[in-house]
Amino acid sequence: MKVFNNKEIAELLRSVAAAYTVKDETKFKFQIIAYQRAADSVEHASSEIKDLWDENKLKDLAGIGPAIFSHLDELFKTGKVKHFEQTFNGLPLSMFRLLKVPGIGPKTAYKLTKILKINNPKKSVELLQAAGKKGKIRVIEGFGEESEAKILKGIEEFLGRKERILLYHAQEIASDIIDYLEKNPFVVRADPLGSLRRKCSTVGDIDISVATKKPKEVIDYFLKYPQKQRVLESGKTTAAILLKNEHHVDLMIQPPKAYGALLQHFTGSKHHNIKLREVALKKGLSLSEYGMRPVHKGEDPGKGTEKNVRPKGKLIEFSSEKKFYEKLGMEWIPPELREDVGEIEASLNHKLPILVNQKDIKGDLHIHSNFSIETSHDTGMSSPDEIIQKAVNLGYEYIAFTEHNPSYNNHSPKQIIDLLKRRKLYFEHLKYSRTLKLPINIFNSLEIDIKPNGELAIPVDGLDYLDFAMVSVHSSFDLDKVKMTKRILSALNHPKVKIFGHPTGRILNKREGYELDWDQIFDYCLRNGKILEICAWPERLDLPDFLVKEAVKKGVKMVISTDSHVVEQMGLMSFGVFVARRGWAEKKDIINTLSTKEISDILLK
DNA sequence: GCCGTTTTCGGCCCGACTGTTTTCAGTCG
Repeated sequence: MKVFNNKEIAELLRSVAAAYTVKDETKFKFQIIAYQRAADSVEHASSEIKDLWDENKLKDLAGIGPAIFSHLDELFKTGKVKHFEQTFNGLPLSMFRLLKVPGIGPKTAYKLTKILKINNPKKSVELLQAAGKKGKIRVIEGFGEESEAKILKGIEEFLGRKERILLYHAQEIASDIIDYLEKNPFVVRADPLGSLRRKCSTVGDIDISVATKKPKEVIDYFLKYPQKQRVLESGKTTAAILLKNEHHVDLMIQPPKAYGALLQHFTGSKHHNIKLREVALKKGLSLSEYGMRPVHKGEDPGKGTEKNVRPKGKLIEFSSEKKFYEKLGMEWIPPELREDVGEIEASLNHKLPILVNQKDIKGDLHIHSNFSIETSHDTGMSSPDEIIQKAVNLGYEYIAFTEHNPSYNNHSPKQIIDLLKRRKLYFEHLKYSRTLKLPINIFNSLEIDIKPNGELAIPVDGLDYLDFAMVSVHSSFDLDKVKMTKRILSALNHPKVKIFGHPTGRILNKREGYELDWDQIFDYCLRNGKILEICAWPERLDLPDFLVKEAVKKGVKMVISTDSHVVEQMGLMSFGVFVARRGWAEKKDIINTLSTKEISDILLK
């Protein structure tokens, strides 16, 4: 029987919500919201829903109540859900794929598939596109030329589905736009917000906010941005453009005296804002990007007021986010935490973590120099001396050199040992000659491949010529969870092996990464003092934030390192710090915040 | 259909923009 992953289950639940939306909007109003929330919850879950179900923990997941639980139970037992099939009954299956097209929602999808007789679910988007090109959409009642054009644009965007932007790249794009905006005399302040400010590893749209007393002038100016391809929308306080590189930029504007609420609103996340508004409502306050208004429960909203027409008091404005949160009896929450994963409760109870900071970092333990060790994969480009100088400039106390192991297919065990001996002598010499003059300590480490069977890619005796070793996977990524977990644990088993490098093997936008039994890995690391790497390389950012959070919860220690192959890349440490912060890591959770002596006690014992 | 430091019943976030309508529905974040 088919095994459903979280994405597929979320999609199924969203289809049910869409079906309810089409069938009877008022009767199903709250079921729709419940199914959408359940879908969100499933999509954001840190473990596979199927595993939670196996372990009898599915009922604990937020948004899953008795009804949806029993439907999912049926899904896992039989592969289908009777109630869902009844719900879909009478609706064209072709409509559901159309929902992925931006601008098309349930009602539009239903109407279009029905009237245009689109009956092939797998080709529905293409069929709709063909119909639109022949002008068949504009003649449908409720549609016109412009909506037809908008749908065609949406389809183009869907079919050419651009991948999410790496945080590193998104920051560059945003900073160019902010530089441009700040040249306008009416712009008091401009900030990157949204997932960019929350430092998500990848970013969908670029969100920018501006404080100004002249919104119209600023929007006009924004719409003339030289890298603009076309204007997507333009209003009194918001605007959106598409850049020539196909990226989407949203702008939101407020006067300086109300800018705090705007920052808060536009930073999100959506889930954080929803939870925050629920909390606020219980305190009698209604939140928006303009500020807060008192609302009084129990007052008759008057007849004929279906929704959100409760009488509200005078608007309270906030110049800063800090004041905004304080009004709710909360501490200011670092943007990296704003995902509705417990930060609102922690803030209310004044128990927010004191997150690790860039300035806490005292060294980099994953650097590839150009020292030749006849390795099979990418060697560094910078010399050990250049690297040492850069580390001193960064204010580090220590670094570790971690070239890849010598290729094991092209060398005999003895040859590998000889290379390691020679390398040890070289670094011993470097340690004594350089560190006498420079305030820095050097560790002689190595990044060793873990072979598919769990053996190290150097003879075990070779470990004697290292201060400590880090291990990582660079081949056979397709082993199943059980085999891969065994492989890793076997490699970590050597006393000299201290660090597990880029633990999931993911490459953002390119490779998913392999699956591991994280409970086992965490337990093993905790019991044996092994360290998990948070690789700051912008395409890796691995461990991912949600696993960092699990590790923190369990007390497993981590190290943030850059995996640099050129000295410039040593400056990318901040991207690893962002991941650590998103995972709620404090200074105590990250070993390279320790002094040389303290970290030596961990790594050299 | 879910959920509970005001509730096991009675609530459920908030507002922007667009296109098409002539007062609003649909979609988005």
